[in-house]
Amino acid sequence: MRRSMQRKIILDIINNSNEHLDAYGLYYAAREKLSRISLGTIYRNLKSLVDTGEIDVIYDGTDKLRYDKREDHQHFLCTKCHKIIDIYDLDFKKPTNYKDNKVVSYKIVLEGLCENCQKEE
Amino acid sequence: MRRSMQRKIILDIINNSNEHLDAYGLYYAAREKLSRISLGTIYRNLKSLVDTGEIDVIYDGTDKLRYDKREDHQHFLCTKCHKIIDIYDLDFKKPTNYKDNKVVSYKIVLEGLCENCQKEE
DNA sequence: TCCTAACTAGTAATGATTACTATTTAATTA
DNA sequence: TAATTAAATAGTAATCATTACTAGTTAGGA
Repeated sequence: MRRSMQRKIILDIINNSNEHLDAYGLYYAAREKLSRISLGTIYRNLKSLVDTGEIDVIYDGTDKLRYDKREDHQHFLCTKCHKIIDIYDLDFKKPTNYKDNKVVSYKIVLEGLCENCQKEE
Repeated sequence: MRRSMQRKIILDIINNSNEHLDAYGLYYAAREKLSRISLGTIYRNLKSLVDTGEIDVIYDGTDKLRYDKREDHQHFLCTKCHKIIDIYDLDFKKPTNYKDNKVVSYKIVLEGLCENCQKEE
């Protein structure tokens, strides 16, 4: 895999943001730095970055996937507005395996209503 | 919400299976019981069943969503073949809230290589 | 039995993602 | 530093999971 300017830009945006952007959000952010970047390039790089484990994907209950830096943290997902909040202080010990299946990583998502959506209820 | 034959069939298939089927899998399974059921009906009911919390959705890393009975359990996901295995003996205590966000439920996915995929490595 | 809002079948449309191809470029080698 | 080339990109077309639409059907109450 070669280090293209485009991949570096995409990875930098993800690593320096905590907005959990989707592909389009990344596309617009990337265009600020490289106006001719194409959407296909965004998707192609996101896929390979996920495959190599350099970034994470989050499913937020809509039809779009969202992307996140690879860092030891978990998420709170608001089931109403789909806001995602980072959680760094959750206590869970990763098992090394489950039965004969090897556990490499894990994801925990707490779901519920965020502060704002509770007020609106 | 009215109890249509179609919704009952879909819910029964999900509750009596541990295959974590996707929409098409459910469509084919449902057609065995009601040959004229339409794919749109499958999707419409899946959406409302998820909204009311009668079933769960799982994102397995492909572009299809998979559906699961609502039951207190977690999942192991093989990142290579996308097999999903149910886990009933994981120890995690749901917090009632995270900061000012109300936690209603949670999902834990252990990711790694299943028994078969380890052999093929 | 009648009524009607909710639901369905069948099909068309949407839109996120992937594929394709001519061109460009990162990185290696002379 | 220039030549080489496989990998990556831009731009566009295609795919396909999901959603929307509409005329007809039906669950459930009066």
